[in-house]
Amino acid sequence: MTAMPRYQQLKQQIIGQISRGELKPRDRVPSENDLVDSTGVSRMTANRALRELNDEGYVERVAGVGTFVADLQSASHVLEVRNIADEIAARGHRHAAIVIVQEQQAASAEVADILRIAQGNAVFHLLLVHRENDTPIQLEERYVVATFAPDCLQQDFARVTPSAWLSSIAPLQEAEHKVRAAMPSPETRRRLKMAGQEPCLVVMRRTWSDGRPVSFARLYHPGSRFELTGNYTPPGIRKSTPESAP
Amino acid sequence: MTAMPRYQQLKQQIIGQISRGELKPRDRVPSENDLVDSTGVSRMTANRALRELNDEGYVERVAGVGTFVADLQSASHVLEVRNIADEIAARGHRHAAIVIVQEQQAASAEVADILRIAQGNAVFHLLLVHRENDTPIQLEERYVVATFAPDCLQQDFARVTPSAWLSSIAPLQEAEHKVRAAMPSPETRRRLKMAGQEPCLVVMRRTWSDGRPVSFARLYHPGSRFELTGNYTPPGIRKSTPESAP
DNA sequence: CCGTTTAGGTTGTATATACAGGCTAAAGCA
DNA sequence: TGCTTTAGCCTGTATATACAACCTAAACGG
Repeated sequence: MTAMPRYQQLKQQIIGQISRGELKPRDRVPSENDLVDSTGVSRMTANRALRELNDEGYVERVAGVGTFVADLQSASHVLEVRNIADEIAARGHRHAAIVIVQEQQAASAEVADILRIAQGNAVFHLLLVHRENDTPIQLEERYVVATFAPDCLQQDFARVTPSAWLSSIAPLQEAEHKVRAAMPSPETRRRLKMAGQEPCLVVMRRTWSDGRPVSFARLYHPGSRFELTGNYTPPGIRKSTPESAP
Repeated sequence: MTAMPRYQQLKQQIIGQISRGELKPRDRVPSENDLVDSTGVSRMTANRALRELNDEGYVERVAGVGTFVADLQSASHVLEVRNIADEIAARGHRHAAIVIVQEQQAASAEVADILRIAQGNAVFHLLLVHRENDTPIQLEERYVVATFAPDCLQQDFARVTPSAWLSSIAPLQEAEHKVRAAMPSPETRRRLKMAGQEPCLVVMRRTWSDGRPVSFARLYHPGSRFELTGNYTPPGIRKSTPESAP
């Protein structure tokens, strides 16, 4: 633990204060010289910590003024992390989830690599189908680091989606996505009631908390029934109002 | 011009060498001490340049060994509006575009609706194939509002991509995206040299300037050769170290 | 000949120092 | 009072120096 370099320790300390709410958006963060005095590091070390936190979007720095906790980030990305239940509800439709698998496993080599844990460590494996008005719309295959969420097997994921449950446990700090098109396996095709040659849109999502991966999911969507949508607005511009797209 | 700090100049210099192919993936990048000798900066300044290039994924550094041009860069942020040529160049690969169609048309009902103009109004229709090291990677079908960019037919889109050209005309203010999986038409399949049952990842993008749609594009990618990736970070927090995902 | 040690290059971190430039608020002045 | 100046804090950059850790290849010894 002491192996972590000091600028990293500083970053973690400040991130922790933000995560725990001790520092709120727009709050002033200790200045470089404050950190020099309070922690004994040199100013260059404090500078690196704050500069990286700025690059990573945690704080905003203004020359001559100070460093402040960042607030409201704009960028609505296409791949915004959204709860499918909320999304369906927003369309005024009815959401239902059917749990197919909910069990503990030893992590396979692939899953261990993705979640950055040792092979064989305990993970929870979930498989569920989400329906929108009784039509299958998403097959969710998910792995959760067991130590992060020990009571996973007690949850009723037909009521609360894994995504919503995870964010209730700890603040979601990061999500990586990959999106690709692929032909589904016969089993996936069957579970999603897909037609013959229909392709799948596969979203792979890895979520992080406190700098460590906590969960990995593959989300399969029928190509004919699903679209990802999103808007992008460059920094410094207020959106005018894009509405319906093709 | 001299306003750019020296570590930035160093970064630009190295990025330029990568883009122009003078430095190829896995090539050795001048070490910190090399840069000290050749440019006269201090080692800490060289260190900052190389360290940031590493953070940004341009190079990989191995302690005790050296710094090398990164290969296999995972295609970055889907949704950030990026020029595919830059993205390919950033991977150290060679980009080429082949223009198939470049003509003026009367807007069809569908295109007129998307671009919010009257049916029959003039639009430019573009069709081109982008290649990464001679492998087709994207089929771009684009419609541009004629009044927005009257000299579209005079452009050489084999040299400057439509995306880059459009942003040079007026600042891009907004972009909407939709992503879906679909089976390509036989013609698209042929143009992208795709195998039998391979699906397509289709990105649809509508860009706005001054509150009006100016261009609409459908971007077809071979499912087996392309992945969209991106990171999402909730307000106030950002990436600590995501790397490779499945 | 082969295994071990060593020397040298490379990155990673940390510190002390210095100066430039931006911003704010207090001090000074009319 | 109201404007200007100034002092002081803050970030941004740049340099010189130092030590640790890592890796490779050459030198060495059996």
